[in-house]
This record gives sequence, C-alpha cells and structure tokens, in this order.
Amino acid sequence: MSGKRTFDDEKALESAMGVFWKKGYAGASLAELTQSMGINKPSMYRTFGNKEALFLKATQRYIEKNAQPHFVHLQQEGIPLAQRIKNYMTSVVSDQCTAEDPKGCFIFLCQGEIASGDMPELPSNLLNQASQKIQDALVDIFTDDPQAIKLGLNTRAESIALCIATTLRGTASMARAGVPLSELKTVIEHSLRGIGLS
Amino acid sequence: MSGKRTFDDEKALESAMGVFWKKGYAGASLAELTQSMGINKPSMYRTFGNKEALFLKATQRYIEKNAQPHFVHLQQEGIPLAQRIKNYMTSVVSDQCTAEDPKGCFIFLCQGEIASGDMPELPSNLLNQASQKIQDALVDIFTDDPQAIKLGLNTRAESIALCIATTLRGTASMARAGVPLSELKTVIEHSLRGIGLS
DNA sequence: TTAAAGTTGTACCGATCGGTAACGTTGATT
DNA sequence: AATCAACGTTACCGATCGGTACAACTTTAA
Repeated sequence: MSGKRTFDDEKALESAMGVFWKKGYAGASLAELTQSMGINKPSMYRTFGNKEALFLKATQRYIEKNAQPHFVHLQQEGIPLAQRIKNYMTSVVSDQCTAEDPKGCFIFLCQGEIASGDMPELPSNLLNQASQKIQDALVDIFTDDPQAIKLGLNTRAESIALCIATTLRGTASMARAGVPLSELKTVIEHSLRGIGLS
Repeated sequence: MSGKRTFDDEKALESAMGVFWKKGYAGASLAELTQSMGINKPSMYRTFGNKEALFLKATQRYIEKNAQPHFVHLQQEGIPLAQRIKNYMTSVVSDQCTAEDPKGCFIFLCQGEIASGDMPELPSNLLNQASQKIQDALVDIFTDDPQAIKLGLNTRAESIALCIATTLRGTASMARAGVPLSELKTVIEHSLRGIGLS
C-alpha cells in the first residue's frame, strides 16, 4: 500500500494550482486541495510543507508555465511593434478565457486578496513581484524598442505599460465573469488604438 | 442594559459593508462583522437575518450609495459627450482610489468570488445584475445620445460600453493593488482615445 | 402593578478549519 | 535477513466557522 511515492509531485502541484486559481488562497481548504491532488493531508505536508508553502510553489508554477510564456510575443524578431503587442495581449486574454474552469488570472486574482490582510507575507511579495514584472517587461519594450522610440512612445513608456496592464486586469475580471474571448478581442483593439498603435 | 435598540441599523450596515468590501463574502467572518458593527451575533441575526441576508443588504447599500451616484455624470445637461464620459470614469476611479481602507470596487471584487462557487445564488444574481446595469447604462448613452450618433459610435455601442467597463475593472484592480489616482487618470485618457472620444 | 414584548450578553451547538501524532506497510540499503 | 526511511491511513488536536438557546434586563401597554 505504500513505501514509494504513489503520486506525481508535478501533477499534484498542478491540481493544487487549479484549486487556488478557483478559490483563492484563504478560500481553498486543505480538504479540497488534497482531494483534488489525489493525496491525503500528511502526504501533502511531507511533500510541500504547509498550505503557505504549497501556495508559493503553485504560484511559482503559474508564473513559469502560464504567465512567462506570453512574453515571447513581445520580442519576436521581424514583427512590427504594434503586432507584437497585439499578439501578446491576445495570447494573454485567450488564456484568461480558455482556462477550462476558473477563468481569469491567478496572479491578479490572488493579488486582490492581499488587501484583505489574510495573505501571508511571502506569497504577497511573490504576487506583487510577479505583477510588477509584467509591467516592467512592457516598460522595457516601450523604452528600448526602435519603433517605439521612432513613434515617441518611449517618453511615456510607463503610462503606456500601465494602460496595457490595466486592460489585462480588466479582461481577466471580465473573463472570470463569463465574457467570451470574441468580445474581449475588440477591447484589445480599442486599447491599442488608445495607445497610438493602430 | 437593554429594552430598546442601542445601535443604528444604518451605521451597522455601513460597517458591515466595509468589512465585506475588504474581505469578500466568504472571507468576512461573523466575529469580524459584528465587532465592526459594534453589536453581538444575536442582535445581528435578529436585525438582518443571517450572513447572506446581511451581505445582500450591504450590497444593495453599496449599489445605491456608492455606485449609482456616478451615473449622474452621464446625463449632465449641456456637457459634451466626451466630457461626460470622462467625468463619469474619473468619478468612479477616484472612489476606487479614495476608499479609505479596502480600495477597488465592491461589486467587481465580490463578483469575482462567484466563480469560486462559494457565493449563494441570491447575492450572485444581485452582483451580476449590478455589474450588468453599469454596462447597460453605457450602452444606452452610446445608442441614444445625439453626439454619439453623429460620431457613429451608436453602431458599436456595445463594444464601447464593454471597453469602458473593462477599463473600470482594471482600474479597480490597480487601485486595490495600491496604484494612485494620479497614474490611473492617464489610463482614463488613453481609454477615451481608444474609443475615439478625444 | 403586572404581563407581554423586545433587547443584550453569554454560553453553547455541530461542522469545518489548518495541522499533526501514531501506526502499519512497503521498498531500498547493508 | 535485518534495518531504516519514506509512505498512506486513521484518528485526533485546538481554534474558528455560521448559527442559536437561554436567561437577565428594560421598556411599553394594559
């Protein structure tokens, strides 16, 4: 019945991530987490430490496997700036809408939980860093990209980055409320136009 | 020690609203709610029914006292359409940033909780209706307003309403994360530009 | 003066929360 | 073959969850 681990850590972590994505940090109970992971509580505590450590690892997994991959669209060679931004935003919003069950964005959702005061310090810092990294990546593009400089966008790179990040938070909220991708795509178009990229 | 009610229902409800605003529905405990309201549990249950009923009344109160008042900016006589929209959005975002403690938007925040499955049906419906009402008000403006028709915005009134609503959800999320009003005002400007209103 | 109605505070209910001790079992090491 | 570490299961811990029964007290009305 035992002796060697009978479950896959990575699969279990992915399942836990799904529960946190749906319920948030405080809202996800150990019972629901372990049931979704297919293991029992002692196994979870031995493998991951405790609820906070599990959430930290689930958050890191989300960042690496769900958030970071979108960044490649920003640096795609030989593609005009406007198209790169559009590809990035479309990629993000597609994921927000496609995510089978929870919908929305893990980072934005859980970051909203920080203000409640029930989120421990380490996860708070990680979530804040992650959302800041999204914005920083956009600032870098609009600061350094030759096309951005030619268009004069580099002089207000931070404003533009904030606009895009704000739009993506809005679409995450809309996606979680059930708005389909087709409608949110027009939001992206309007957002690009407001920046001066279409 | 008793005999006649020693607290103000309205004040108590406002306090409860503040707690729900900060913690969400499931995250707000009866202990914290009643402590903030300055009453004990039996008094709460006799006055408001139960947690769900209290949340319903707190939500209605938020809609009436915090959300609806912004609508007046949309129908202000003698003010150009673009300025009316800008006034409306600025008014909303100012509240999102000014709200002393929680920051963000009660409706958007709690509506995000519906997807977790822990929100009862009645509050879910009320929150969905409230957020829909915001969007409907915008659709009406862009459908009927003479200036909107002259600009041709009435042909895509729903898209534009969705853009504005999405932006306001984004700013609510940003405000809750600590972004100041001054920065979010530039987001409003870009959003208006994307619609074709500046 | 007295009974009824209404309010407050305390103390409690079963259920669930995050977390753990203890035990029997299994596989790898020596 | 013996040992030991890691595993899964059960059963439990104190604390807190939403919700309530009940007694003491105060007001109103009769």
